[in-house]
Amino acid sequence: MATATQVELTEDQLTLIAKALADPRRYEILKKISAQTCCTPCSSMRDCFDIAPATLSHHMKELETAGLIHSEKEGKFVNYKPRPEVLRAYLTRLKSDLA
Amino acid sequence: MATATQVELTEDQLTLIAKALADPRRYEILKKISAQTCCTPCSSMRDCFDIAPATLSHHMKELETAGLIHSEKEGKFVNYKPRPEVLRAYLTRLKSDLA
DNA sequence: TCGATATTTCGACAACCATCGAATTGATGT
DNA sequence: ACATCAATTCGATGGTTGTCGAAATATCGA
Repeated sequence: MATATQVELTEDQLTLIAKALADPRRYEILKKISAQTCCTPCSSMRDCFDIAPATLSHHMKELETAGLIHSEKEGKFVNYKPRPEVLRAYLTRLKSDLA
Repeated sequence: MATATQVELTEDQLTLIAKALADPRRYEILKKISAQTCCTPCSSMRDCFDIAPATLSHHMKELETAGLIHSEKEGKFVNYKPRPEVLRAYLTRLKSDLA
């Protein structure tokens, strides 16, 4: 059975997530990763977003630090997966705090 | 019957809301306003948050510009009300974009 | 009108952040 | 070992933003 793990967010994480979502470019990146059913390679993002490698790397780190995505090295490449539990926890928290 | 008005968010509003939520102090302020069943006077916030008047005024403007609250002058005072439709629209949008 | 109080605006400052070029690290194939 | 390619780190730069003191604006009561 699918374990419906309830993720608990610290105050810091709450802020990190909000900040991660607050940059339009980062939002679009996360949107793309979330739309993918499987992993998203880093290089595929570079084609989409017309962005400098350094900038992309920076944004990916922010998203990962916030806990919104997970990265996995595959040889020379890096693949990204969304972490829906964390987003769900964020939505739940907003609803509970600000409903 | 309660009109379930569906609020549509522009890209700019989306960013404004995310930014508004990304500052911890502002988040706490909004939390307090949302918890209130009725209006929240500006002065009552000053007691709670140990904040300079100028800073508070700045944050309130940000929250209002984002559309998350509504302000009303009452003589010398200002009262604030949450705008749950806007928050709801934001949650809906996040869910639809990033689910 | 005058003084007190509530809130906003202005101006400044420091910290933060998005951006990118250049240099670096790390893996792959030859 | 070497060249190549993917991705990260470093360093710098310009723009944004949270903060607050001081001044301005607005309202009220005396």
